[in-house]
Amino acid sequence: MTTTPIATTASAAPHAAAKATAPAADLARPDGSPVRVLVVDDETPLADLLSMALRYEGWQVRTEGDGASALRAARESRPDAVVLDVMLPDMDGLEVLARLRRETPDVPVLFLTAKDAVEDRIAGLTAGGDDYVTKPFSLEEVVARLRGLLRRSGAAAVRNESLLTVGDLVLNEDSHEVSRGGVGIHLTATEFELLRYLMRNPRRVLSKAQILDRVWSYDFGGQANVVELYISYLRRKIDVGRPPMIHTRRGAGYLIKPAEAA
Amino acid sequence: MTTTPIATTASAAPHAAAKATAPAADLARPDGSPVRVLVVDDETPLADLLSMALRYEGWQVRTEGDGASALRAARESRPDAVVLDVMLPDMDGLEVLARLRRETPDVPVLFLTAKDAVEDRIAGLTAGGDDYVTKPFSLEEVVARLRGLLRRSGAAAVRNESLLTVGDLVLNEDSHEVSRGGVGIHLTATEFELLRYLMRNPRRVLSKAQILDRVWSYDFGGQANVVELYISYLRRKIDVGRPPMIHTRRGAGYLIKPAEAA
DNA sequence: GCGCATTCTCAGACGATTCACAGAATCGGC
DNA sequence: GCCGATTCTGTGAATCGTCTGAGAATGCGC
Repeated sequence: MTTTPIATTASAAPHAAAKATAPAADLARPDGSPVRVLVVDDETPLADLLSMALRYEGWQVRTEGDGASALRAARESRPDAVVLDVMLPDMDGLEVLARLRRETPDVPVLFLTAKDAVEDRIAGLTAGGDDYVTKPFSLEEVVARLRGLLRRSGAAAVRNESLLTVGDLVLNEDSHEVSRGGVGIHLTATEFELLRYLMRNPRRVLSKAQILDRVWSYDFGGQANVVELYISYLRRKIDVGRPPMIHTRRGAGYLIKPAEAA
Repeated sequence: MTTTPIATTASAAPHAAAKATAPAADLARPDGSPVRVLVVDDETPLADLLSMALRYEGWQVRTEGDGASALRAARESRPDAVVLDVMLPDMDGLEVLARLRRETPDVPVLFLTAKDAVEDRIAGLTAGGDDYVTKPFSLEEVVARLRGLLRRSGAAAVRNESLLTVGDLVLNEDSHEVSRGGVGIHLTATEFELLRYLMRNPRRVLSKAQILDRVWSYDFGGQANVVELYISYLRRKIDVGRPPMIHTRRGAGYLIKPAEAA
């Protein structure tokens, strides 16, 4: 089976192209062991994509393809969080949730759901501390949500605040507020995710392909230069008229760092 | 086809145009044994070129020419990293990836791909921390990427930060930044790779042929004096107005070393 | 259902980079 | 000190990568 249903333009960078990111692992269980995540999805390519991305966060991932196995797995391995597709072959996602709750009452769940199905069914989930993401999602988003869940559940040691800071630029993941030098900046959803990704990897060159893979949803099939475009947008809002923080590494990608004193 | 289940550390640095670099081996597995790399490519000359270069890094290399054998090899020898040509005779590169993932979920993969094929096929690959390089590539680039993957995967003991230092000259592989005496220096992509190669082999004479083989892509057909030209560029940016670090060994090549006190 | 916000494509402009060529400078041997 | 070989570097042209404006398409809130 193929791992990637994706079709995308990646960057056309001759020399440097992609460079992987930091193995974050800045979330860990209280005893220091890696966070355990259970991914439940019957679409193999998607499950693979997710598990790759989550492993890359330094988490321990186990995947299951249906509700029954998921429940068994949860019982056995006691995950710190669950990623659960609401559409499963054998049973309904909410059904799984209910049973899960009976087994492991405190584990936070991140639901994956089709966009139109959100309506009445998923509402109320967030009240219980759970969260959801609509397909097609971006990996940045899934990871961010999962981090949020883990942080709030207390399962993971809170090494990580929801504030990202690079120089005088501050991004609040909870409120989605961004400011530079104390002055608020309005960003669109995409701009926000792009900036978050950059700020989570300060002083590290991120290739256009990486950015695309991470910030855009997995089914994005467009031109790679959206990345250039959004970098351009961000610069207008963040760097305009002050020492720049977003830098281009020609042929390699982009990086963000505190503005130079000079 | 080409199946070289050999395993060797390079030791001797032969003559001329070959790669006679340092037997680096500064990356090793946690238990101290050499890093194991699986190269999967059906183009024999390319596979040979790669395996020579990687062996010379002190790594243990095994090469396979098709997907099926590659999977078998991966299962048997449990490599620490895989170099995978996306175009294979029997099966698609992504197919191989997916199966590989199921066998050995955590092994990082470096993809080799034609430049124009990058577009829609490679997407999603960098998401899991994997990386890719477009053909024609330079050996320096492949090795650097592979190092990056190994370093981040944790398979290799982290003896090696992404910082290269020679005297007061510092090169950061993550941010692609270079500075001498604390002052930032802007380098182009080619200059950067050349300097990286020099700095990885301090106090060692590197011939123009070696440099060409290593820093320029394998299909470069131009004049050999590009090397002189780029050395000249580097000197202007690095050595100008201070004790020189880049030295010419007439008739032999170039070397870099900390500036003399005198 | 209307209008504003957002996302994205396309294509031209611009600047940076790479490289060939050729003459100038330097070195080493005699 | 002279000569040939080697290395250095200025010039310029072609190419490549990035940036950005204009506007079409889509989505979202009211």
